[in-house]
Amino acid sequence: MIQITLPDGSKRTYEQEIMTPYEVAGDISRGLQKKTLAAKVNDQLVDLDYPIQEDASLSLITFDDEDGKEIFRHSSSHIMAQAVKNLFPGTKIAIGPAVKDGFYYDFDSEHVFTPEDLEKIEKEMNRIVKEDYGFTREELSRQEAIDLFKSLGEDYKVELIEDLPEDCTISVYRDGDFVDLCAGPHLPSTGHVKAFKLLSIAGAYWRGSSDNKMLQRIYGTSFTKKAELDAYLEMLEEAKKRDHRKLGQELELFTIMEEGPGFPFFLPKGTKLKNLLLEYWREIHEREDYIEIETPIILNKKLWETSGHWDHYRENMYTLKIDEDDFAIKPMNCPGAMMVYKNELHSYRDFPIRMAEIGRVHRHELSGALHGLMRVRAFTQDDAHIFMLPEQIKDEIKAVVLKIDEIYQQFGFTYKIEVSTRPEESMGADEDWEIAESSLKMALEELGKDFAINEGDGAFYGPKIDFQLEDCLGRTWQCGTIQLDFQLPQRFELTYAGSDNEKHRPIVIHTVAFGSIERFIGIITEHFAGAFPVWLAPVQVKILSLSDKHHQYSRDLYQRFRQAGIRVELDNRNEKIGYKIREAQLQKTPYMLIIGDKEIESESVGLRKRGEGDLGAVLAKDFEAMIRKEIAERSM
RNA sequence: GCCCAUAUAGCUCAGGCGGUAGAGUGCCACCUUGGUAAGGUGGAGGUCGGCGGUUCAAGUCCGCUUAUGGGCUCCA
Repeated sequence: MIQITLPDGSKRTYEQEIMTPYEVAGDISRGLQKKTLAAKVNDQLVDLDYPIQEDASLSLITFDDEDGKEIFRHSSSHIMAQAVKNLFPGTKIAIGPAVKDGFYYDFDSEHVFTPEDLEKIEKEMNRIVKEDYGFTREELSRQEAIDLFKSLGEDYKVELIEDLPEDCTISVYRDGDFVDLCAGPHLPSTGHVKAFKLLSIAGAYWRGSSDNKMLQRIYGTSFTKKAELDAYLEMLEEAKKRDHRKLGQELELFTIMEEGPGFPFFLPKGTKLKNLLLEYWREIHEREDYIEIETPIILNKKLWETSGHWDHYRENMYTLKIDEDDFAIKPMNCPGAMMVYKNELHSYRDFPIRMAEIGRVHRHELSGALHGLMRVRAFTQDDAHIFMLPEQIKDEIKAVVLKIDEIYQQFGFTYKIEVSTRPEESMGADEDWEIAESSLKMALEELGKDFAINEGDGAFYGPKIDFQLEDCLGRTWQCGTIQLDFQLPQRFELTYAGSDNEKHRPIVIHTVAFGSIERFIGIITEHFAGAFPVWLAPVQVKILSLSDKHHQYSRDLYQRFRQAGIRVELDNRNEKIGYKIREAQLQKTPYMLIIGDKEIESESVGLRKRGEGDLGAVLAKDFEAMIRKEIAERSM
């Protein structure tokens, strides 16, 4: 007799000696049995035919669960690998996990896969799905597993097995004539994978290391229903329309030319946007008691040796010679800020000193890493360095976290926080790193902020808190960051006079809120799909006249709004009103003012609002008051 | 930097087997003076990313190169 406890706490008892999750599902309902993909027995993920031999808790996994999706996609990747091996004999398979929204498999093949191959592979996958092969699990000893994959010529699998921990159960899954090393669980059979699509081919290093061979990775996604797949593909298409590179061109924000790879040109409207962001930023930072400085773009190599950049960051720096001396274009603003600090003597009474800089930095990013405004080789950091006493660390960090939070909330962003710890290539004493890492974590904990730990991903001079924002496709980008630094104060021999009249070493944190203004513009462009809130819109109002008779009044209005500080454009072209509206609409202009006889007569404007359409006539003075209020409040 | 793909008018794209380029849109001119997402006619615009090669002849085939896209690696 077996007693099964379900997630809702209800219990079911069975006479049999052995029950499988599949049988239990069927006992609950036929529908559930059909939907169930795998199960969790006593919190362990298992196949549906897993033999339950004693009382246990059981939860049934469907595609609606994250685990279910992962199992489904993982099985999909097996089917893809099977299809590839059938079509391209001799192909070696590496790894094929489920990822967010899909799966991939890495292959080592003489044959170079083309987009046309994807269709062939899909066809073969369809055949495998139709055959409805069962996935069967088999547990092997280490030696058996190695022998098996050696005999199949699967060198990568052999390498994986050899690296598995001693006490690990080694299992393989078979479906049809295909066998793969796999912990499982899997779908009961290939027939479940009703809807899938192969999306792209990419290179990927074996084990993610650029020292290893580059394999061919095929990405795909799969769903239980065709309609879900179609909806997903549709969503991808929609996301592409929000891509900041596309919108940046359509809205004339910026452009990147062959003459400047990674060095964006900001067009008039993009420059306006950038300046508006900085205006907002300065307002916040002045309120928070920051002072602002500006340090040189080019500084002597000696400074970079002092800062450690010459040793730790050289490959990312652009260097040049001036007369006989070596110089470097700054990749970071911190050394400049250190020099400003050293320009005068400081007392503990001065602290904290919050020193900000809108600094343009240049970094040699790998050509393949460039991506619109998101990853460039020249960008503007909204940098700040805070000099303080050890006992001020936590409060300062908390204040900075709250400041960044305030700024992100202004844009309606949700974000993720990561704490990155000491990387391999780094400088400084272990105990400094420990103190630094724990102060960051404690500050976040005291604020009740959730965060993930990113082991070994810190900067070479200290650990950091990173704020991650998402783009239109859900890819995350680091924007804000708070980095503790015990190194630079030492290297630059920063001091202050303490209450004991002795010299002491200050603590420094580096922090940015936008991170890179360029990247931030990319993020907000995608976030708002180009429809910026009024306070940020490069053009807030467009005046559209109906005909010649209305030009003079339109011009008067234009002048009036301009003088009121409203960003307004006038369209007195010889075109029909529908045409002018369409164009302003495509430019995502927040407000259009239609001007005809009616409006002139009543000193009003024919108001048309983005997203809402025609709102009828409004007195010009009322509209002006309304939009001025909206701008002043930075309404979303 | 690595793998794959792509590169034709300001923009979006056509150009089976090689025979010195086409559409829509935008731009300019004229007609039209029109009330909430594209009025009509005409015109100007192209070293087909760059360099080299094959050929009587290259946008088209080959090699190299630059940039872009998707990834890997790396990072704001």
